[in-house]
Amino acid sequence: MRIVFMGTPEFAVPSLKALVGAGHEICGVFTQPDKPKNRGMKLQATPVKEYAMSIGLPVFQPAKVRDGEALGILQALNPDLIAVAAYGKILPVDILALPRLGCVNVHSSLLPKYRGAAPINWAILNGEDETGVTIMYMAEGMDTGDILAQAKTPIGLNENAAQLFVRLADIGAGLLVETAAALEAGKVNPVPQDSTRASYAPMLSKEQSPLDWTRSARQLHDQVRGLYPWPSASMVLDGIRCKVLQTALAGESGGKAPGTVLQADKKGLRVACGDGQALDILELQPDGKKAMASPAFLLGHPVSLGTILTKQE
RNA sequence: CGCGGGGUGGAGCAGUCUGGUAGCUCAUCGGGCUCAUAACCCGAAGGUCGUCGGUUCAAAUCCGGCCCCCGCAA
Repeated sequence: MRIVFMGTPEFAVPSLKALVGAGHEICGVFTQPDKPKNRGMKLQATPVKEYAMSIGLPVFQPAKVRDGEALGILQALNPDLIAVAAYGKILPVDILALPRLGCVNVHSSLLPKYRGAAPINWAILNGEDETGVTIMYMAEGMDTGDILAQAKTPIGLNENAAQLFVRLADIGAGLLVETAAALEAGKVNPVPQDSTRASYAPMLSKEQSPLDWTRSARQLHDQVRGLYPWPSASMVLDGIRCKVLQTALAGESGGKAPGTVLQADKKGLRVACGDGQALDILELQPDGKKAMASPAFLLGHPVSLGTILTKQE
């Protein structure tokens, strides 16, 4: 059938690929306008745009979707379905009402939990051991539409947000294709969300980065995993600000004060946390440097045992 | 021209300001100690100091061009 796809970041690409692979006619791809990003402020195309262009799909990048222009384009394209995955814009009602089979969204959480911008990260930050993907009809509210399909997946104890992103993007892509087929066949069973059980996953911020050693080892570990790769957890070692990229739970801390460096040698870097447990810091990245294993960092920046680390900034 | 850090044996760093023998910690290899060891001791190998050019008796170091990596901001 004729589908308009809307999406922006890497997460959305597998969904678009899957729809193409399933033989649907993608009559248009909407994505955010190119924006100046990165060092040098160079204009950068979105991952969805890059993929869409590479296989010759028509790409649209309206700055606004509420001024009628986008509506006009969509009327001309006349899709049966609009499929959205992390597009980054709120669609107005007139667009939602346009396609014959409606507008569906791929959302990377088990709705109604974790509505909003960063559901994958927040699931890890909160120490969840399970999350998933939801395909739902789009409604006016943020991620409030009726649920069409859901798939669960366990979160590994050492899985970070980037790894979970990849898995959920693939799961979401598969589920989207199944749901599209069900819609086409008229075999869907929309279930309203129980809004009383809703929770929100707001955009991440750099302010969440600094590690506070009075928190539990598990909370710190979740912080490191959940904020990876951006904005990343951070700490200051030997006066140098570092991103903390990978950690592991390390058992008892021997009653040392939170933040105490228990080990800092070629075997690793271990720090006492607030709950009597310790955390191993496996990989970090100093400002201006590439990511490195912590023993490598210590060779050039020795840290004495017993040093007390504190929450920085 | 958004702001800034950096490229020195395999790894992480010092040395650059104040040009003049290539340094530290670790890894590697050989030997020793030991019941044994990832521990310890002794020794060795390994670097055209990102690249091109300039200044100089002499450049990792000073000057200029270029390439590459990264942080911030967006």
